[in-house]
Amino acid sequence: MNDKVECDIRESLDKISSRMRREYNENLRELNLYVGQDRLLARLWLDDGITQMQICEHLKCEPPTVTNMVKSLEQNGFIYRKRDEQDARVMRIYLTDKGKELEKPVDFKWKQQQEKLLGSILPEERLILRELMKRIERNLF
Amino acid sequence: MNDKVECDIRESLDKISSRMRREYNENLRELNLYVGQDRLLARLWLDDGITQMQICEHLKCEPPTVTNMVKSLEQNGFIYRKRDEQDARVMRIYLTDKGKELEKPVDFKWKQQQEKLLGSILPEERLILRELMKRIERNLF
DNA sequence: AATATATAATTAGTATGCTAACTATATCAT
DNA sequence: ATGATATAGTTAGCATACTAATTATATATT
Repeated sequence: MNDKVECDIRESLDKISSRMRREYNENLRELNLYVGQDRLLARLWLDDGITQMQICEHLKCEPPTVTNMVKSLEQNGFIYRKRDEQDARVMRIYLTDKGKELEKPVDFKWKQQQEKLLGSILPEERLILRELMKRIERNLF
Repeated sequence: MNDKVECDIRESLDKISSRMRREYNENLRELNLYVGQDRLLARLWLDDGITQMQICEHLKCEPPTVTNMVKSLEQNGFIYRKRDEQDARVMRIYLTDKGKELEKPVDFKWKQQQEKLLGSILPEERLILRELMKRIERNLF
């Protein structure tokens, strides 16, 4: 595998993922959600009342990031925070009714986005992606 | 495909790509390069003297991002800027000797990183990745 | 029981990359 | 030729997510 092809693959993946991210983020803004907050909510729709540390693990991000996201979501009325009764260090995060109502529209936007993404990858990008997938399959499975 | 699995795939890809990115970025810092600057240099190693707009296109980023990267790389002595003689709006970016010397070590770090990445993807992540790849193949090829 | 260590969350400061608005130069239309 | 439009790049300010240091609480060690 020469450097030129490695470089193309890397750039092409960046291009695909940044386009995907940008379009979806625009959809989120229409719902008054910022980037990353949808994933926090998605986790709460599965496990309401989890702690901030658990959110860190699920979202693969650091504690300050969760602190900030939670602060913003609380100010917008999507969630509320409550200190754990057994362990006073722990904050538990719960959905408000407003937060619960977002589940359906966000889910809809995500599905819409996936469809757009599949349509928007160019033929030459598909070839590069297929080549990359072959390499990963060969090395990992 | 239910929501749970979609969510897992998305999170897993984020996890894999963020781990990959983090390790490689640490390698770059050892060479006094910041994130993104390696890709700008990689493009110059192919096409020395390209314009900032061309860099935007190759890197899929916006003009202000290039302005800032170029400013930083220039201050660190890896590149220099020269106004185009035909079109005075255009800035052309050239590698200094110091910039040219970085090609080999950066290339080496990248290959090292790729090897680490292949070893670091967990078995359950591989299954999720394989499932995702199947879905993409089914829809795109 | 007192001290040391570990954990959950926060605060402050920083890196990266974005959009909007601007400057300077070039090109097009009349 | 001149006024309108387009293009290259910069500046200012913002969004996201990071690291390091701090606070508060819990647990382990002696």
